[in-house]
Amino acid sequence: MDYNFREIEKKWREYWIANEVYRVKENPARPKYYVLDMFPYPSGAGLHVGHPLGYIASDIYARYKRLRGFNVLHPMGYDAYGLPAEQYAIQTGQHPAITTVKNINRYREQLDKIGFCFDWDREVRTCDPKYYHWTQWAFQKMFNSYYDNAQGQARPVAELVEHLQKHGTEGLDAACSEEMSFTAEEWNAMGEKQQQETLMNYRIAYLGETMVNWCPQLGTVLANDEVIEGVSARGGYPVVQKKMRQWCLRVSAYAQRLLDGLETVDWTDSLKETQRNWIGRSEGTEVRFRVKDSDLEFTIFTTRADTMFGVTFMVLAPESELVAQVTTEAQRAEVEAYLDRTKKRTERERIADRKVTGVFTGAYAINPFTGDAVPIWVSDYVLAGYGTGAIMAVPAHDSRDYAFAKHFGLPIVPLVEGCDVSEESFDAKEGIVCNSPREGVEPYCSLNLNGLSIKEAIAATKKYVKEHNLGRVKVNYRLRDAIFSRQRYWGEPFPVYYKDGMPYMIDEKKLPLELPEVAKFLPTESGEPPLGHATKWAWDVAKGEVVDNTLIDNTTVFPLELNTMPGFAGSSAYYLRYMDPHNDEALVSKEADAYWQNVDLYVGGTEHATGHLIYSRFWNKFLFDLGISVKEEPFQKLINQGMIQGRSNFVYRIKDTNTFVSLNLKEGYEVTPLHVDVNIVSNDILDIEAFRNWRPEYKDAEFILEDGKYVCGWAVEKMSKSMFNVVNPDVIVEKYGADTLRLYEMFLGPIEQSKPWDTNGIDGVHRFLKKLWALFYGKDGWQVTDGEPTAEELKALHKLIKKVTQDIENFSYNTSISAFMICVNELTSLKCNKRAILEQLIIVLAPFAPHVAEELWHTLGHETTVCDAPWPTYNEDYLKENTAVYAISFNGKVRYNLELPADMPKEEVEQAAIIHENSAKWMAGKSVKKVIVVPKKIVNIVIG
RNA sequence: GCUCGAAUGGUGGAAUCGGUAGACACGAAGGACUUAAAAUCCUUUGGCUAUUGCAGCUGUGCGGGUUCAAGUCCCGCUUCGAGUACCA
Repeated sequence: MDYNFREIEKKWREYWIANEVYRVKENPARPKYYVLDMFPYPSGAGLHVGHPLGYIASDIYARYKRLRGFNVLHPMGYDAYGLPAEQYAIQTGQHPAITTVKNINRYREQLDKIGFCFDWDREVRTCDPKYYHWTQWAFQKMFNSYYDNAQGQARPVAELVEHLQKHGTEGLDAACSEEMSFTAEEWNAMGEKQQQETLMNYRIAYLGETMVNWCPQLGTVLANDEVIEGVSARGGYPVVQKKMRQWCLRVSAYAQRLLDGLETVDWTDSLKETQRNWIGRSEGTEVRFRVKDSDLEFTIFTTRADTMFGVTFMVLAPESELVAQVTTEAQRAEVEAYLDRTKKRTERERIADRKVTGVFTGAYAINPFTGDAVPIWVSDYVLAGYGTGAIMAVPAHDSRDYAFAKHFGLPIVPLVEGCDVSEESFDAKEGIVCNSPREGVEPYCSLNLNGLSIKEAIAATKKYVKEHNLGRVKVNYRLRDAIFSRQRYWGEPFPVYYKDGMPYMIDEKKLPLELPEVAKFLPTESGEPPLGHATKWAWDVAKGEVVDNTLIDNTTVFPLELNTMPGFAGSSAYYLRYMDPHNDEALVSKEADAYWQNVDLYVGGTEHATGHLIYSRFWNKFLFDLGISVKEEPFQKLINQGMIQGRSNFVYRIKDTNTFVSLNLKEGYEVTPLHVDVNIVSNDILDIEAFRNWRPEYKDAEFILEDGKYVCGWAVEKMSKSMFNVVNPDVIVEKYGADTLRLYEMFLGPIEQSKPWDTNGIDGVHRFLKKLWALFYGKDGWQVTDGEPTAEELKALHKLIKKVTQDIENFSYNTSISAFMICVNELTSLKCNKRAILEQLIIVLAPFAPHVAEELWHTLGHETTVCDAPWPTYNEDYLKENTAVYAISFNGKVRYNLELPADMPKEEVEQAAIIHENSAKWMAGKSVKKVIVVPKKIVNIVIG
């Protein structure tokens, strides 16, 4: 009987469904384990072989954990809101909901063929009202919360209001958009609208007038992580800066906790580093500078407090309000011309063209450490959005200041002993400080940094600044608040209505607020978002329901918000929803959350490092503050699977002919390389017949062959339709089966590494499954016997169990598949067909190739699924049957391995250790004092 | 520019702590079975020299270093990839 994977795989897929093998319930008697994949956006193109890579990896781990006795939660769902469905709707008029459902069904069909152990009963879709109910709910909670810095957590806005009523801003330490200062009397005297506007300064979800990334082509704003090098991540359209009133999330309030949390999670260092860079903590000092001949003062931020004595000019950002205040009459025209010019330049132009530009304001600032009056300039190399929008320039020790000083002929004062600043600045934070203060100059202040290291000088200056009230020690973050509005249709509607220009939340009990129907998916004529087309999009407060726009009276019926939420809204807390997906009372019940806690293993791509993985952590921390989530970090361990690139094939057409020349014969011809569909190429050999049938224009193609074959060229490129290098998993499953696909994807290399998909080589793992099958079925059919296993057979098996157990724990699946191949080859040559061996082999294979394992498991006479078999433990004794590996150490330190027969007497082992080739030379001139063979077979040689 | 990571045969990739580099697989070459093909099995396969005998030299991007011993550790480069970009 041959290995008939088609029949086997179909049979067990149906069995798993019929018997609900992958349904999982909370069970306090068993330890939990939560394995999660980043849920996919169901695109119209369907899955290619790259997509399941991570799913297979996590599936293997989930199955392994289950075999080890864990109650494993392994769900799957869809990130169903998004731009492509909407763009498609604009082009075709097809409602995004219809496209989305169609795509989801296609995805599901493809996923089902690969044999995943997902509990589909827990599926979530972000566009389902039952799901986005809780996205809207969380948003309302954020609106009704502020961040208390003193307590280090989110608190209800009601507490803030109470504080303001009693004390005003006195004693308030809250995250805010701008520092405010007013008394309780002033607060109480404010009208409703003014109070609401004031509270906006503190809410975690707030409406803010901020500079946003506006993408005209997409007609929407984008978050920072959705913009890459000045163009939109989706579509690659230009993005410009624009001031707009938008919903924002006060992610910045959580910057320090997001940073600290990284210490507690088990992620790769590179991913943690990426997040640290994105959060961009920088510890520095704020120092006040007085403007000469004026009452004005302004504050700068610096991380190099040690360079106070080298300040030779000041620079303001063009957007800074100070520019207008300090500019002298004489310079006003010139400054305004400069501001005009910079305003016109987009960010992209500023990045592309890094010419040094700037203008003198005519004003001078007094350096509080030297008393020097230094000129104040304006330049676009200083950013308004970071720090205070003003800097002190130390050209000797900052390359940007240096370029500026050189360009405008400003003085450069070096402050580090022995540094050379004639060609470039000395930016390194090392060396001994000098010129602080300068020799021969009457000291202006009592601070003297000369002779200190830079580190000491920074500390000394900070201390001085604090003691003399010149400023304060300050921590800045690069992380900005997340812009949360999108001018789009296909997203979660905000549960918000407007009264007197201020937003109000609709009653929590009336959620979800469902997405309305619209006639068109484009912005309205007046430039409002697509929801502006909805005719039934007003909120009746009295009735608590959506009513026709015509009923708006602004007393009981109000207009609803026209923006929708961004993509990351729905994906920020989905892992919590999987714990309790059918709950209509809460995002997740206390019981379910207490049991499942958080995700133990999260598998997905690095592309979400600064988007989803930041937002999700923020969102979860917020829910943690509210007592909804029991764990502060949502994803304990994170594995980033690499991207699968395409491997394109080329044919070479001789110019102006319909003749194609094989790869190694193309020298001497003028050829055009053309992409050819990889599905009609095998091991880089072109299927000529298939090629002729591929395109009508190739029907009469001629070929110049080498050795009777047409050899194609190849290159690694992105997997895409236009390169004809897309490989569909369905095709692989049809030809080789799901188990082969699973094994092959893992065999390609380490999970975390990006690599091109190359179907060459898949025969190797398919052959392995056939060999495995042949252990059970010989020419005469089923051949498993009940004999006692031999030592050699046990050794082969236990070597495998040991290796696979260790490899799975390390996510080193490619090497465990090698181990399987070795084991099966050994058992084949031993002609082993003993149940005791084969049964255990199947169990360890089950996570990798579940279908064939299930088939053989049942044929061995088991009634229940292999998924619940006990994972075998390995016995070291079997492994030491014939040879023993002696670890040899010298003086208890250095070691190497020596393989010797296990029954070799102790004295001979000692002798062998001494005469081992590598060490013999070295020991020739030394006397060996003592050789000790210890029980664990470590030989220690002590040298005199 | 900065940060992080990588570089091993024709190819994908192995190699716990520094201890016989190239496991496993693909591809290739030769052979067995077969009318033939497919499938299956066997042998060889880093390079160079030798080969009806054994073996020898060389070899993990480049140049140094530490060590009895380096793919692995240290210093300096080169190339590639990822992230980030006037963040003071």
